[in-house]
Amino acid sequence: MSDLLERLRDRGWRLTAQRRVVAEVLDGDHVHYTADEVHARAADRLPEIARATVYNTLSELVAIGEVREVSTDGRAKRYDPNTHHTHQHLVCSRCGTIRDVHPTGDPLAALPEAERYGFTISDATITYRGTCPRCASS
Amino acid sequence: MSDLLERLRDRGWRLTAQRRVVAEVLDGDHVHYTADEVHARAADRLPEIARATVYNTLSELVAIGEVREVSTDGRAKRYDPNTHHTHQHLVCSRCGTIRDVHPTGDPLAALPEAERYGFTISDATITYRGTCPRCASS
DNA sequence: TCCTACATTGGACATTGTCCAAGTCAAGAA
DNA sequence: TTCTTGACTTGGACAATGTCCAATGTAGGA
Repeated sequence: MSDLLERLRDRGWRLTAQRRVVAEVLDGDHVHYTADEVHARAADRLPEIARATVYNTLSELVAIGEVREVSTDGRAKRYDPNTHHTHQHLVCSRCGTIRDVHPTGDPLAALPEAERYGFTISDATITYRGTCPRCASS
Repeated sequence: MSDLLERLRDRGWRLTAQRRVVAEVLDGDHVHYTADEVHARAADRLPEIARATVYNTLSELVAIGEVREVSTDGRAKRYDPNTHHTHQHLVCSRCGTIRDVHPTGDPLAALPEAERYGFTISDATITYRGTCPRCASS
């Protein structure tokens, strides 16, 4: 994740303790925290960090493409730092668990020109929904 | 949409003026209102209808599969009454406009067994994002 | 070391959604 | 038709998530 910090520096960002901590929390694959979860984990290391700062930093990371926003349930948005390998999500309808998955093919290619209505399409996301093994057995 | 009212009656539902009005608002294709929009339109015909009633009715319609919930932006959920013809959504990132689209192929088939992690998958939704012609030219 | 533009803070506010006790009414029974 | 009753609606309080802003703090260049 020091890569990220460097990329931020390259963009002229000031490297504050708060931004560093948020970046550290988001380090790793298969991370899909809500803003509040990011805040709680950041506060473990930097207790006085403000909620607004976490929201600001997350928005900035999304704006520059380092993190993706994922809305799986209409509740809190989740933040997905794994933007380097394209992937889709598999969500348990019961407990909300999220897994990264890699379907074959390109969903963009599946949309005929006649179905594009003049849009310039930049992105296609697939959300698979179902029941995870744990929820299924309880 | 009188079909819907009949189906509701068949399920033993009481047909109140409120439910009737909500069903009427949701009549038609390419309807993707938020709960508040449904409430506003319902209130045009039945001014004293309560927000809670609209939320209740929408939840019930979703529960029996007559309406789908769509979370395109992490803001308010939208309600999509077109559940008879499976379709996906194309969303303008700028203005939020939604169009129904029909990609080819079955996204479920694109997810290999090894990528299912023991989940029982019931559904796959695709969201295409881009810029609509109107927003592109302004 | 000092400046200053940018970042952070904390609290008020906005939006969306949920809950509940009290009142109302649809629809079957008589 | 009228009565009865349990399901439905109401309105307002509350919860969860997110945004905004004026005051304060500070990273990094001069």
